[in-house]
Amino acid sequence: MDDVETRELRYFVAVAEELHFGRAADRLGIAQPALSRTVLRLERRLGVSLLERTSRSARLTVAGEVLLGEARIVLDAVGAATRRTRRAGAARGRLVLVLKPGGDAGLLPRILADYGADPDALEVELLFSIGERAAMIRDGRADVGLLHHPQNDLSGLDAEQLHTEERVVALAEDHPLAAKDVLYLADLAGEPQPHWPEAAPGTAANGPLVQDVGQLLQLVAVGRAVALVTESAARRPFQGVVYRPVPDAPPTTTVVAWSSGSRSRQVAAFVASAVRCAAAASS
Amino acid sequence: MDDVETRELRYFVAVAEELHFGRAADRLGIAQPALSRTVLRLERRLGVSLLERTSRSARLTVAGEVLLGEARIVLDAVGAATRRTRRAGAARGRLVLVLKPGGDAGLLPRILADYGADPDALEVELLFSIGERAAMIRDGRADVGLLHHPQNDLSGLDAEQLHTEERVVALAEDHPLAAKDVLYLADLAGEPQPHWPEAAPGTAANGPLVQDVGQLLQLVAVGRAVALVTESAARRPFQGVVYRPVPDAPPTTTVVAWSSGSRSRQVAAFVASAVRCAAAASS
DNA sequence: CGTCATCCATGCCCCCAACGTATCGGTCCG
DNA sequence: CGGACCGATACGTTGGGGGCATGGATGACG
Repeated sequence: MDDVETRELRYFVAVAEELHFGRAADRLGIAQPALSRTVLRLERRLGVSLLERTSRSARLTVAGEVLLGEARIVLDAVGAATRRTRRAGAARGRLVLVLKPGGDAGLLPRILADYGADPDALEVELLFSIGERAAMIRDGRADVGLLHHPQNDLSGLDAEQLHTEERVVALAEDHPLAAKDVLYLADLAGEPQPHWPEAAPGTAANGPLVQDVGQLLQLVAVGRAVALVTESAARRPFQGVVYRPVPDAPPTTTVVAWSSGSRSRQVAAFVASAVRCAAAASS
Repeated sequence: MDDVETRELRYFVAVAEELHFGRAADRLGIAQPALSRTVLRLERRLGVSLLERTSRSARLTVAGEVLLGEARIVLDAVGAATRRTRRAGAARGRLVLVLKPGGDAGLLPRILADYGADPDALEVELLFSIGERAAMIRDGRADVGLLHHPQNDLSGLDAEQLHTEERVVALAEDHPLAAKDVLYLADLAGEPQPHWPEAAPGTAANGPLVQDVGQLLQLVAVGRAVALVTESAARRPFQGVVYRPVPDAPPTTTVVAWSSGSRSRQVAAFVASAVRCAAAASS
C-alpha cells in the first residue's frame, strides 16, 4: 500500500519542476515513457491525481503542489543522511562550521580556542558562505553555523542565542542623511537597500543584490545604496563610509545553529563552547 | 553514486533496531539473505561500514548510529508526504487539529468560531492525543496542534505563542503540604510526580505514567502523586484535590504549532485566527 | 577437544518491474 | 488538412531483488 521510493519522488519533482515529461526525462537521463509510467504508478499508489495533463503541457494539481513541497523535504533529508553518514564514517571526522565572513560578532577566535581546549575536540573546518548557511546546515554540508536572527530562516534548525547587537546604517559620507546624528527607519524608507541572496521570508529589498561585505561597502561609498549592518561590522572603517545609529531597527541576534535532531556529542560540545564564550564576552 | 532508496533505509532501520539480521528479516517479511545483501549494498554505496558483525550478533558503528537517526527522519518525512498528499487530494479537505483534552487554555471555542467565520474555511476535525501531539504534526497525521512550551519538543515545527500561564500544584486535600498556602519546587522535590508519555527531553519524573487528566487527578486525590498543572486546568474542581500556587515553577506557554515548511493557506488562516483570539483574550 | 548451535555471507535461480524502442491518440498550429 | 508536439500504451529485454540452500566463522557445551 504505502511504499514510496525516493526514485519516484525524484522523478516526480523533475516533472513538477519542468511541467514537461520530455524535458524532465532528459534531465533524469531516462526515456519519457518510463517517466510517465513511474509518475502514473505513484498517482495510483497514493490514490491521488498529481498532474493535470493537457496534451500540450502539464499542470500541478493541489495535491501535486503539496507533494512537490514534501518531496523536496524528503530528498533534502536523504541527501543530508548520506552526507552525514559518509562524514561520520570518514576516519576521525571534522566539524564543519559555516559562517558569513565577519558574521561572528568577534566571537570566533574565542570560541575556537575554548572548543579546541577540549582534549577530544575535532578539527574545525571553516566554511564561508553568504546566502546559503541555513540550507548548508539543513542538508548536512555543515554541522553547525553562525546565523542571524531574524535575517535567517531558522526553521528545521535548533539554535542558541549568542549575542544581540543594535543595527547601524552605513552611508556615504557625503550622503544628505549623513548630516543627522541619528536616523530612523522612516528616514531610510525611500533609499535603495542592497539585499543578500539569503532570501529570508518577507524581506523584499529594493536595492542591488550583493555577494559580500566589501562589495556592499563599495556600493555604499559611491552612494548607490545605504545598508543596515551590525555594530560590530561598523567597527571596520571603510573609505568614504560613515555609520549612524538606527534606534528603531530591530536588533540582530547572532545564534549558533545546528540541525534539529543532531545528537552528536561534538556538536553539543561546540555549542556549549560558543554559548560560554558569548556569555563571557557580554559580561 | 548517490541513490539511496527508502526501502534500503527501512531495511537498515530494522536491522539497526533489532541488531539481528534474522529477526529484522522476519519483521520485514523477507528472508535473511536478501536483507544482508541490501544492507551490504547500502554500505558499499555509502562507502562506509554501518555495522560491526560478530558472528554472534551485530553492533552499530558510529556512522551506523548517525544513519539510524537520519533514516528515521527520512522515513518520517516520507510518511508525512504520503499522508499530506492523500489528504490534499481528498475532495475538499479537512483541517486536522490535535490537542490534549483541556489543553486549549480555554481558547478553543473562540478560535473555532473565529476561523469558521472565514467563508472558505475548512471543516476542522479535532483529534485528541496525550503524548504524541508533536509527532502527529511532524508526520502529517495532523495539520496543526495546540502544544505546550517547554513541555513539548517543538523541533521541526513552527509555532506561535498564544498564552502563558503560571503553574499550580494539585495535591490531595489531606496531603501534609496542603497546609501551606504557597509551595515551591523544593517542597515538591521528594514527591512522586506522574509523567506523561510525551517524553520531552530531560524531564525524568519519578512517578507513575498517566494517560489522561482524570486518571491523573484520581492519583492525586488518593495521595499517590502530586502534579504540576496549569491555572486553567485548576479551575476544574475535582473531589479531594486542592491546588496551591508554585511561584518558581517555569510558566507554561500554550502555542499553536504546525509543520515547518507548510505553505498551506488554510493552516496560515487557522494560525492567524488562533493568534488573534489569544491576543483578544489576554487584553 | 570435538560437536552443535547460531549468525551472517554467498551461490544459484526465478521472476518482477524498470527500462528502451516503437507507436498511438489527442491537440495546437500553419 | 498535414505536420509538430506531447503524453500514454504496447512489447520485448534485462538487471536486480528475493527465496532457497549452503558455506564459513565463532561461541556454547558436554
